Amino acid sequence: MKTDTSKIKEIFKDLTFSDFEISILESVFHKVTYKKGAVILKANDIVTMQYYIYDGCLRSYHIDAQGKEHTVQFGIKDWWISDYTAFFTTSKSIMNIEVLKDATLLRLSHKDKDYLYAQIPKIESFFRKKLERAFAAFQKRILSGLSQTATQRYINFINKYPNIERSVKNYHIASYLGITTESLSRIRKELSRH
Amino acid sequence: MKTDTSKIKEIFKDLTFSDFEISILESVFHKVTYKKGAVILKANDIVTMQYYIYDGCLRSYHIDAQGKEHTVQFGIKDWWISDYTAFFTTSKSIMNIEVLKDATLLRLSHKDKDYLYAQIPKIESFFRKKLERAFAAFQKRILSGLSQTATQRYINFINKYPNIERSVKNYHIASYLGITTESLSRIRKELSRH
DNA sequence: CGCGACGTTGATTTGCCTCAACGATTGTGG
DNA sequence: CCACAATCGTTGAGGCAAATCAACGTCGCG
Repeated sequence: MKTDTSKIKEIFKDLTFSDFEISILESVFHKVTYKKGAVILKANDIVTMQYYIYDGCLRSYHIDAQGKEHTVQFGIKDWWISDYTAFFTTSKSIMNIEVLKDATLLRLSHKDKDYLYAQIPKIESFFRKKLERAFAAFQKRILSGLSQTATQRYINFINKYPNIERSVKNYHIASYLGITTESLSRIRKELSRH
Repeated sequence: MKTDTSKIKEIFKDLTFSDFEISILESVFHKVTYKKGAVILKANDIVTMQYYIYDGCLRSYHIDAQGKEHTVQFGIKDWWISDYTAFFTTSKSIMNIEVLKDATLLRLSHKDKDYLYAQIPKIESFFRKKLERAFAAFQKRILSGLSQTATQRYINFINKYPNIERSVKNYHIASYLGITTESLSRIRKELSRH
């Protein structure tokens, strides 16, 4: 199934392509749709795909030795999601990826990505820049974990993801912030009475 | 000052270059040496350089609103160090970089890096792969902050940096782990009596 | 409607912080 | 090379933020 050109253009909205390049891009991106609750990646799977989120909401999370979930990333429209750590080395996932709100994704395989890099060099620059920004965001998150209280991190979260309403449960947010649902509940209560 | 060819080859040890490419590389890398205690980057500086650590030990750290230091990265031989978040956008640093043990560095400017990307495309792949690995390391660190106790994180640290002996003070390690020096001291005491 | 999933509240515990004091180690000048 | 100061590390007492455990509302969906 070929992916329609308009969606491809939306992914790379700052770049322009020749017809030939467009045809290459159409051949490697595959549109897939998932319902809420679907798990598109499980721990221990070999990670061969990354996903562009055309619409919907997802999260990636790790389950630790005690069985506790830790959300690493939420993904909304125009973001990319995968277990990048495993994707970069085509190795086994330590993450799970779950659909929180019905999603339309454009799938890209590791192999096709290398092929794209070779065929369309500006794609490599594009992804490098994406990665640079994601890296910076991770650094910010590490610093925030080191220097801020749970309340401050929650306020930051609300500001960073202002529109993640219905689809995200409180315990998803708690597992992203590194606290329990009970603590998050108390933080919300405290904040609500100014 | 031209940087000697052998050091260049050490940086890119998996790649081979033509004489022409070598001459380009020599023209953009600059060797610099610093003494222990030197601060090579201060918060609010515009970040235009990144550094390959040929020898020595450094750390990058952020000072938060309360004046507390948070170590983001230690750098030893064959690592790269900078405030990447700022370097990627040539903007103001939020980090400080300090020399912990006399260091020999190879400096590369943001501008020259773009020039390298254009002149020697495989350099872009090289740095992309470096970045992918650093990204994965950051993700691991976020997970470790979310799921592990200070004691577990300390044990991980010891395993990850087994040879950071003399140059790194306990309070550097504490600020990397996100705990106080007192807590680290107690953790060490606890671990020492098996 | 009723059940299961989700969120809240309370009581208690725990890990780490803060503040304070005191050893140990390092570096430096006489 | 020693003496002393400064820096660094350790220990103790007390406090606080968040975890744990447990119980109880509430909401949404089959």
